[in-house]
Amino acid sequence: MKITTWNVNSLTARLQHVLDWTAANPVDVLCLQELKMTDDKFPFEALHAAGYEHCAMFGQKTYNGVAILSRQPLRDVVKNIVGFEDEHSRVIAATVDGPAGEVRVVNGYFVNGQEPGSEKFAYKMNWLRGLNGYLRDELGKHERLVLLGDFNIAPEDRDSYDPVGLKDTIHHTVQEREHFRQLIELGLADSFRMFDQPEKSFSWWDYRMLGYQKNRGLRIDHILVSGKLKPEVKGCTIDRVPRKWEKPSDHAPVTLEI
DNA sequence: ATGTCCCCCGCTGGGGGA
Repeated sequence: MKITTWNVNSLTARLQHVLDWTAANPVDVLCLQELKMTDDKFPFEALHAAGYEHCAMFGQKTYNGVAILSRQPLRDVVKNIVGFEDEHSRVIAATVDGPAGEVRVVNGYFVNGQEPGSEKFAYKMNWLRGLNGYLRDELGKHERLVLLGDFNIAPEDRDSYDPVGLKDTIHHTVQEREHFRQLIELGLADSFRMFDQPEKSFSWWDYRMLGYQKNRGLRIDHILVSGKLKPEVKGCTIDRVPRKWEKPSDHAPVTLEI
């Protein structure tokens, strides 16, 4: 069973890339972030035709927006962080059946946070606190759980192209990394780091300054798995191919195999 | 400071967010 996370930076702008990528990589579940569209604009028909007959989305105008696309039915869809008031559409969860049992999928577009000390950074910290409490509850209800998405956190120095120059800047702060660690402490494992990976493996590259060509990137898109799922994990890989396509998303898809 | 891309508003360019 394959589950992918991909921040598409507008599903309107990236629909053809999603269709092309899934045609070559027919994953079972595709979790998207930054749809930047309202629910009424969601391209259900094209995605159904691509094999994703079951789609749950949580959109909003212009910003944010998340969706779970699945070949198998989705159950118990929950939008947003339960217990945290949020005007943004950033989290959607659903349960899907897999060969070894059902999996709870929690798909998040984590707050960017702009810069430490800003109001947006304070919102990021509160949001992360809310998410942690929500995940604690979800893990109590679902022992086979995946938390994935655009975390907007580079958890360790090796997840950044310039950990010295970017020390204490957004994505790299001690506070953000502490929140990531607290998610791990809930019993989640960073599936990407369960395996040997090439050095300088990143999932996001700035559009500017030839970021991708120079591999000036960050690993900020993650797939965490619960303790129960951990022994089942067969792999976790970042696919850089679509980042080379014309008018790409700035993020690459990351895929978990269980 | 800037680069780039995407959205909106609403009009051919500016502003916000990342």
